[in-house]
Parts: sequence; structure tokens; C-alpha cells
Amino acid sequence: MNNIISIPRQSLHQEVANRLRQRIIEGELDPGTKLNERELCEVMNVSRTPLREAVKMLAAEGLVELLPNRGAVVARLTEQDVLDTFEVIAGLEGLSGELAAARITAEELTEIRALQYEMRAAHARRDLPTYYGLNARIHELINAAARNPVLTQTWRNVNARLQVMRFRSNLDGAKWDQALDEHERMVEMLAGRDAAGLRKLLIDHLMVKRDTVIELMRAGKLYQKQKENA
Amino acid sequence: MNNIISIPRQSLHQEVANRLRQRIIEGELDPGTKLNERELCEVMNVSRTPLREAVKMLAAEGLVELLPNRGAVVARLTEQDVLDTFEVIAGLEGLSGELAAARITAEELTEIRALQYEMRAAHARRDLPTYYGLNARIHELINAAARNPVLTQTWRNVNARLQVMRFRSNLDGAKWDQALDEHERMVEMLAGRDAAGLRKLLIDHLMVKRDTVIELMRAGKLYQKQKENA
DNA sequence: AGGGCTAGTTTTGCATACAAAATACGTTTG
DNA sequence: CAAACGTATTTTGTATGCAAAACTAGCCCT
Repeated sequence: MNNIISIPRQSLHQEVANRLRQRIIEGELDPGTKLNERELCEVMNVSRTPLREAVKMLAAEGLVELLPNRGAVVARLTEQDVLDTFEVIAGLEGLSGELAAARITAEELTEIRALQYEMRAAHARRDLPTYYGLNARIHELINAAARNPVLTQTWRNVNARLQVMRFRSNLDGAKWDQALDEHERMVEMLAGRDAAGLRKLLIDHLMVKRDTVIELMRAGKLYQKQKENA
Repeated sequence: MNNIISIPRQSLHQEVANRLRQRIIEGELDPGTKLNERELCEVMNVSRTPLREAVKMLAAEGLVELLPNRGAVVARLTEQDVLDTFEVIAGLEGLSGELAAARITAEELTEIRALQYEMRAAHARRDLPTYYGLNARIHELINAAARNPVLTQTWRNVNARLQVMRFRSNLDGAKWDQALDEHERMVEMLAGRDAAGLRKLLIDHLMVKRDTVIELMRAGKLYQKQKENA
């Protein structure tokens, strides 16, 4: 253990919350999975107190659901939940597009352009994981360019709930081409300061993504969509 | 104690979180107030564990700020925070307006109209508290008419952070008249299913509100706006 | 007299202990 | 044989205990 030199930078419950959030978003903990306290405590080597505090935080974020006297489970989204969530994300991302078009700096635009080229490379290689990573970074950058921490925080929070479904490993050729094309136009609109245009584009972009996810759900590729009777 | 008949409907941490949230929003706990664990435990008659869990939830909601090893304080908003928050709320409320215009039922519209009349009465009597209550209910109803629980939840959460500032007891005559007028037009647009128009109207409505709050902040009427150095 | 150090106190953070609820499972009974 | 009851075990919820960090305040020293 290196706990002499490296001081624990943040409190334990925060650390636990981060690790749990990560595991949920990465899909290591599938939706519907019961969070067993004793088990998680052993894995993370912490006592139940900070673990429970972390779980409560994730519940407030909407990533886990608390069942009174029955613990917590990773949140499961119904088809309707997904539709609703995309509707909200579209609104938030549309807003961040509007603001970013007005507020983005030359440096940020340059960085997005660079990532855009990398993304084209990933697309050419059919390298989906890299593509998705770059995609996420570009959207993060657009959001950051909006210069609104409250927006960023809200957006990340709502987004996290969707990431749980990790619809990453699926994207057919035509949709992929279209997505790449839309990204090209995003850069143009950012450069041209076209707030309204970027807003509309981002919203349309998300609607396509939404339809893709719903299709996958219906095909049962993500997870069974029935919710508990509760 | 009536704990024989009335079973405690929800877990203690949830109850504590609700009561604390209430106290914060109502302004009983001012922004910047330190949340002393021992003290709050005594007041609420609970042990530190559920209290701490509740505080962590409120922190995830953005209502309190956690200071490592130094407890928690009720969140303080800087002027920039307020601007950012209003920007997000405007986006969310604009969206709920669009959706509500498309999805509202005749019954809901009737109820809003009724509240609208009550509001006019409150305005005529210069009864600000009643007015604000009705105002909140109308906006809640519009939001509910959007039929999107995720949106409602997100909106409530972001809104709560602003309510902390309880800028209620201030509204000059001209602004009040204008607000009432805008409300009249909201009902018209809902009835006319004018999604785009309602969106714009709600956003403008909030911009006025934002400017009012900022004015009050600058005048030092809400609370001193400096944040801790941390 | 003022600044800084140190001992004492308070307060927070984490771990553990205890109580109650829920689950599992074997047994019993119709 | 199936359904249901009752007990054992697990798991959650809450309270308390203990250690470390932060505040307080008094003292010493320059």
C-alpha cells in the first residue's frame, strides 16, 4: 500500500460513488442487478457506511433505484423511460449547441476539428470503440463550449442514465455514415455561429440515436424490458 | 407519538431528506448555513447514519455542498450560478411548453384556466403569497401536461436550487402586471396548440424573472453573493 | 503586543454492533 | 403432490463507538 506518500484525495463515499458509477455506466453492473451491501463492501474494502452513502447519491442521480427494506438495484429503463430521457437530452443538447455556437473559442473549434478528423479515420477503419470514444469527447467539448457548468452537470447526469444501456456495439453502415455526416455539419455550424441550425441538427441527431436504441430494445438486444411489478 | 397506528411509510433517510429539502427550499436554512450533524440529529430525533445519508442525497441534488472533513453547507449561488441555472431552466421549461402544447388534455387546460382566474383575483388583491402559490401550481401543471416524468424530475431538481433564494417577496407593480399578462397568453397558446409560441413565451417569461433576481442580488436583497475562497 | 505553536475540545468520517424486515427453505398438512 | 405455514438465515436499516481531522483558545516567545 502506498498510503504514506499518496494521501487519499477525496472522502471514501465519494470514491466509492465514483467507482460504482463507473461500473454501472461501463455495463459491468447490468440494469436490474441487485446491489448487495456485504458483497460490495468486500470487493471495495470499505465498511457499509460509506458504501450506503454512495448508493444514496447514485439514487439521487437516478442511476440506481432504492427499494425500501430491500436494498438498491441498478436502474432499469422501460421503453417509455428511454423515450422520455432522449426527449430531455435532446432539449439539453440543443441548448448547449445554441450556446456553444455563440460562445465557442477558436481553440476549441480547432480541437473539435482535429477530433473530427480522427473520427473519420476511425470510421474508415470501422473501429467502432474508438469512434464512440471520439464521439463522446466531441459532444463533451461542444457542451463545454456552452460555458454553463449547470448545463454540463445536468446533461452529464441525464446522459449517464442512458449510457447504462450501452448501445455502443451496434450501428449499421447507413446510420454510421449519416452520423458522421451530421458531425461534419456540426462543425460547419459551430464555425458559422449558426445557433439555431446547430440546435436543430443536434436534436435531429439525437432522434436518430433514439430510434436506433428503441429498435434494439424491441429486438431484445439490450436487455429484457419488463420492469418489476412494484 | 402515534407510531402504533401510523406506520412510518418510508425509510428514515428519505424522510430526513424530505424534511431537510423542505427546510432549505422554504428558506428556514439559509444558503451558507453549516449543517451540524449532532444538532440536526437532536432536532429530528434520528441518529447520524440516516442523517448523513440524507445529506449525501441533497448534495447529489445540488442543494448542499460537501466540504471534505468539514461537513456540509447549504449551497450558495453566485451571480454566475444564477445566470447559468436560469439558462438551463429556460431550456427545460421551453421544452415542457412545447410538449404540453402538443399533449395537454381538455381537463388540464380547464384546470389551468381556473387557476388563472384565481391568480387574477390574487393579483387584484395584491396578495403576493397566494399569487406565487398559484403561479407555481400552474407551472407544475404545464410541466405535468408535457407527460414526461424525466423532464419533470430534472426540472424540479434544477428549480429547487433557485427556490433556495426565495425571491418571492419582491415584485414591483409593472413586472407583476407583465407576468400576469404573459400567463394569459400562455393559456391562449396552450389552447391553440402553439408549441413554438409557448416555448418562446416561457423562455421570455423566465428571462424577466432572471433579471429580477439578478437585480435583487446586486442590491444585496437576497444574500451576500461572495463564495468561500475554497 | 502580536504571531505562532500546542493542548483541549468539537466535529466529522468510518467501522461495527444491534434490531427488524425480508428471503429461503424445510416441514407439514390438506 | 402442491400449497402453506413456520423457522432459520440473510440482508437491510439504524444506532453507537472509535479514530482522525479541524476548530478553539491559551500560552509562550520574539
